[in-house]
Amino acid sequence: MAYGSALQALADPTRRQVFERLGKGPMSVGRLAHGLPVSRPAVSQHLKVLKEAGLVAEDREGTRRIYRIDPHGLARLRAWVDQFWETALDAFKAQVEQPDEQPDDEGNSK
Amino acid sequence: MAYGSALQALADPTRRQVFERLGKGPMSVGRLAHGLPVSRPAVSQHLKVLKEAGLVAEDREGTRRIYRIDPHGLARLRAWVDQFWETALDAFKAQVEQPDEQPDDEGNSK
DNA sequence: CACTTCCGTAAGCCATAGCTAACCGTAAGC
DNA sequence: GCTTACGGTTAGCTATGGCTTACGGAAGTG
Repeated sequence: MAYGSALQALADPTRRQVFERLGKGPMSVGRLAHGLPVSRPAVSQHLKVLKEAGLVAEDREGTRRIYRIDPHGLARLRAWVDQFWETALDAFKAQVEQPDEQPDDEGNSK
Repeated sequence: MAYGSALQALADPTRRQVFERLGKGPMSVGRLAHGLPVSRPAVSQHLKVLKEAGLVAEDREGTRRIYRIDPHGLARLRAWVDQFWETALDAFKAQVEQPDEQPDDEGNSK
């Protein structure tokens, strides 16, 4: 259920901005906060959520922490999406070919 | 900003269950609700959100509506994730090769 | 034409999540 | 040693969002 926390983390617009900002390269917390519409503590909180979801990682450099995107969480999210992508696309193609056919699952339960 | 609504839609656990349930094949609202821990109107509300995010589509069949996964929203989400995936993976590989190198972005602003 | 089934919508309630302000620890500089 | 920069944590407020109950409308059935 790791993809759940990733989806939840990326759902918030501000937090997604933090993440997208890191997509352009690693950055310190202060630099990250500067240019975002929220206070620095808020950015820290967002980073915590993103870190727990495996979406970012930190490197300490003196007194500052350099955050970067962590491929691990991204990989899990990608795998989850792909799983639906394949089957959905298959179903879509099948429906285009046979617009009025139900495979086998027709009939009311109860 | 279409991927935003998709991420927001899939963030909620119950709504994600609805979506995942549709991953196994199209289903009516009643069937969908039966087996989920919430009431049928709640499922309807979730389906509305998913539909507005382009993640599901409906086919009317008499008085019942058959919902299925819509590839469109999924495609947009996939594209967004992949965009980060590529650059993050590149950066990751680069860091493994040169663990203590900063490309060019070092120096304090302000 | 009742009557039933299926489902979307509205109103209202309550828990959660994001924000700010204040505080504290840690590392560097003098 | 003191002081400053950096950033994580807490407390408390408010808004958002998901849930249920109640209602209404549309399509099949007799």
